[in-house]
Amino acid sequence: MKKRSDCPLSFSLDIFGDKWSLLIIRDIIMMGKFSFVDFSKSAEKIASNILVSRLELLEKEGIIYKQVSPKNKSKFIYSLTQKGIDLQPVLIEIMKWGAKYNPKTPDQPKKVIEKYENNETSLYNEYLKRQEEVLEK
Amino acid sequence: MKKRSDCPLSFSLDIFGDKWSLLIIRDIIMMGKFSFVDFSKSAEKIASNILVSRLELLEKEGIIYKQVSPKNKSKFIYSLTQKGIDLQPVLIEIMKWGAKYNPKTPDQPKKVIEKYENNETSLYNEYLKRQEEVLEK
DNA sequence: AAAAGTTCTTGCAAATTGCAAGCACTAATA
DNA sequence: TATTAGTGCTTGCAATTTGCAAGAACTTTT
Repeated sequence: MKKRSDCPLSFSLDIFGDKWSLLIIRDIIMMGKFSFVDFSKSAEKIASNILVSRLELLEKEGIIYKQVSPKNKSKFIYSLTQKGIDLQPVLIEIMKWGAKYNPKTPDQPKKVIEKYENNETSLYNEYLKRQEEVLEK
Repeated sequence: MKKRSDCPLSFSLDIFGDKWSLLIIRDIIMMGKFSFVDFSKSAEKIASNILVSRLELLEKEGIIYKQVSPKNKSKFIYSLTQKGIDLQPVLIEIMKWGAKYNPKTPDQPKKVIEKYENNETSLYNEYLKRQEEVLEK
């Protein structure tokens, strides 16, 4: 991977500075999605080859990791590492900006942001709960 | 511009989800850069045709605007709108993540982040001061 | 045995990026 | 005044990435 500079912004954008990577992180941490097919079904309709390449990159960078599903051996469960979980504040700030400047923002994401701001919800704890369910036998 | 979904994250990434746009915002708000040549000289070495296309996009989206320099009529001064200034928290969160996970992060950006976190500095006020200077006769 | 689900691959066209050179104009300098 | 330097932007072209469609290899379900 070619690094353009030592600036922490540039460093980060070299990894997830594209239109898709953060959507995958969002799917995992806020949408209860854990598998390839789940990601494919998101509203933004990512192509399968691009999804593969992004999952590979995110795994290589230590942001996600995959395990065989205990319930279905032909299925992988993609989870977040600490490095991935630490992207949560990034997601939130980007969403706040988007919600502020897109008049057509639906109510649901607005409420999620609001709850998060008021510490009424821990996205991380809810993510952990869902992940445990998915990884049960 | 094609919008992939109403998700505020997707909305934002449709605009600045690339490797360059946020670097330009950073140059304006944190690096005291205001002109085409300034941006060209940044460490990441953006190509001039890409710089043109990004400046056009950011202007079209109402994130930046340009004015003729009072000191040099062959020069444009690029400034941030409120919409652009509101990207500051996004920049900071991305930089925090990058600084945390890049062991080679220089001390200078670390200190900027730290100061910002402790409310010792207002990037915005300092930006305004620099911009006023640049726009003086 | 057949059908459906899951991850991933392949082929190909379109779009974007990256690089190098140069253009048109203005400002500063000799 | 003539020359040089600075500034924003354009152009041409090769390389890379993206987007779309189809399907392969495998597992699970019916």
